[in-house]
Amino acid sequence: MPGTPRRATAKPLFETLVPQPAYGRVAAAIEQKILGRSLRPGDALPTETELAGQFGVNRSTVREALRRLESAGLVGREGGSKRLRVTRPGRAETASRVSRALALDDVTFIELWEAMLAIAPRTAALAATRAGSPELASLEAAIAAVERARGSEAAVQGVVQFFDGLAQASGNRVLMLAMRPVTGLLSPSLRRMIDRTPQGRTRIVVAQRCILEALRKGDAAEAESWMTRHVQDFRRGYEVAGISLDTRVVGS
Amino acid sequence: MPGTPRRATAKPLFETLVPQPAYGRVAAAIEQKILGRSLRPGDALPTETELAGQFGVNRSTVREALRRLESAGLVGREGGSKRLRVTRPGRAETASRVSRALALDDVTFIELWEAMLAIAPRTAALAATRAGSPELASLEAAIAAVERARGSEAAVQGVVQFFDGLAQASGNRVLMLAMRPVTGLLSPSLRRMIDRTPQGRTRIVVAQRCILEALRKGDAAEAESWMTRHVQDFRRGYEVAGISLDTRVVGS
DNA sequence: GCCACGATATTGTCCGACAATCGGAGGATT
DNA sequence: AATCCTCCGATTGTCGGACAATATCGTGGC
Repeated sequence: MPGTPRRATAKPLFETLVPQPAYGRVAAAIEQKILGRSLRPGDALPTETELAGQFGVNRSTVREALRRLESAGLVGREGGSKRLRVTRPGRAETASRVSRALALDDVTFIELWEAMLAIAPRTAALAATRAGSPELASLEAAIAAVERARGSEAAVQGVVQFFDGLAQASGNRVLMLAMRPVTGLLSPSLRRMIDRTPQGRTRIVVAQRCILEALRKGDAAEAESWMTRHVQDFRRGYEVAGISLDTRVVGS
Repeated sequence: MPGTPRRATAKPLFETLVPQPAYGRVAAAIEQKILGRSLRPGDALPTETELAGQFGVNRSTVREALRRLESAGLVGREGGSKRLRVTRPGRAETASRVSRALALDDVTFIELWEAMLAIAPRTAALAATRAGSPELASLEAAIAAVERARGSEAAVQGVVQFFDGLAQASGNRVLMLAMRPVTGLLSPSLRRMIDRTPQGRTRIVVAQRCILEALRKGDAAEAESWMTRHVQDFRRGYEVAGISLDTRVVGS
C-alpha cells in the first residue's frame, strides 16, 4: 500500500499521538465519574448549561459528549423525561451492538438458526425449573399476542417476546443477553415466513403452548424437547416458504 | 414509588410515544445505509456540511448523530485522518464489550456454565461435520499447549484456544461470537480450579482428545456427547475445588 | 517521477438565538 | 386536605453563523 508510512510488523517507538477533541475529553470525564460510582444509576446529570460551565466548554461540545455517552448506554432518558439520567449499560444496548456486528458480518439465516437451536432448548429446560407465575403469565401474554395479531409484524413481535420472556424465566442473564440478538435478527426472516405461509403461525402457537404447559409442570425434559421441535419447525417453515437458507439477515 | 403513574403489571393501551429527535433520526438513517451495505467499511462518509444539506438539518445536528455512530463503533477515524470512515465493529471488540456488560451485571459462574453447556456441545457437533484439516490442526495445537503448559495461566489460555478454535471450526459466526465472552469470563474461574486441583488438567486433555477424535471421524453425535461431559466436568471440578457456584466472575 | 508548497476544504469549537415542552409553583375545585 | 388545572421558568432541540487549525489536494520545481 503505497503512501502508507506505517509498517505493520515493526513496533513504532511512539504511538501515533492522536489529539483527543474536547467532546471526547468531556465524555471521558463524565464516564469516569459514572464508572467511579460518583454518579450512580438513576442520578440526574447536571443540565447541559451547567456542564458547559463546569468544563469550560460550549454547550454544543457538551451535547456531542452526551450523545456519545448516550450511545454507549451510560446515560439515557426514562419515559418522555427531559433530563438525562445515569443508566447501567443495559442489556438492550449491548444486544443491539451484537446484532449490528453480526449483521455486518453477513451472518446467514442458517447460522442464526443453528445458534438458536443450541440456546433455546436449554433455556427452556432451565426455565422449567425456575419460572414463577409472573414469568408464566408474561409468556402466556406473548402467546396470546401472537394468536390475536392481525399483521405479521405484531405476530413476530409476540414470538420475540415469547423467547425473551423465556430467557427471563430461565433466570440466566447470559442466556437473556444471548437470546436477544438472535431473535432480533431472526425476526425479519420470521416475518417473511409468516407472510408466505399463514398456517405457520398456528403451528407456532401450538408449539409455544406445549412449551408453556411443560414449564407449568416444571418438566425440564419435556420443555427442552418441545422447544427443539419448535425451533426445527422454524427452519422447516423457512424452507417451505421457499427462502434460501443462505439468505443474509438484514440489519433492522 | 410515588410520583410514578405507570403501573408495572397493567399493559398500557398505548405505547409511550417517544419523539425521536432529529439527531437520532439522522443517526438511524446513516446506520441503515451502513447495515444495508450502501456504505461499506472503509468508505469515507460525506462531509458534515454535505450530510447536513442532504438531510436538511443543521451541521450541529449532524455532528451529534455522528458522535452517536462513533460511539457505536460504526464510524471512526483511522490514524490522524480528518474524514470519518465507515468501520466494522471488530468481533474482538464486540466480544469484550459483551464481557464487560456481563461482568457489570455481576454474572455468576453458574450462569456462565449453563450458557456454555448450551452452546459448546452443539458447536462441537457442527464442527464435526465441517472441520477441515487446518482447523483440526489448530485444535490439536491447543490441546498440546494445555498439555505442556507449566503454569495454570498458559493452560487456561490453551483451553480457551480450544473452544474458540472449535467455534471457528463450526463455521458459524454467531457461535464464534457467543463463545468468546463465555470462555473469556470463565477463564479466571477455570484458572483457580486448575490451581487447586492439578489432576483436573489431565482430565481436560483427555476429554478434548476424545472430542478431537470424534471431529476427525466426523461423528457429530459423539462429539456432542463428549463435549457435554467435558463441560459438566468443569462444574464438577469447580465444586471439588470448593468454590461457590454463585461466585461472581470478575471483569478482566 | 518525486517532493515542497500554497490554496482549499473540512473539522472542532464557539456564540447567540428561538421554539417546544417538561417541571414545578401556585391557585382553583371538590 | 387532596386533587386538578393553569401558568411560568428552565431545559432541551435545533438553527444560523463565525473562526482557527489543519488535512487534503493540486501545482509547480527538482
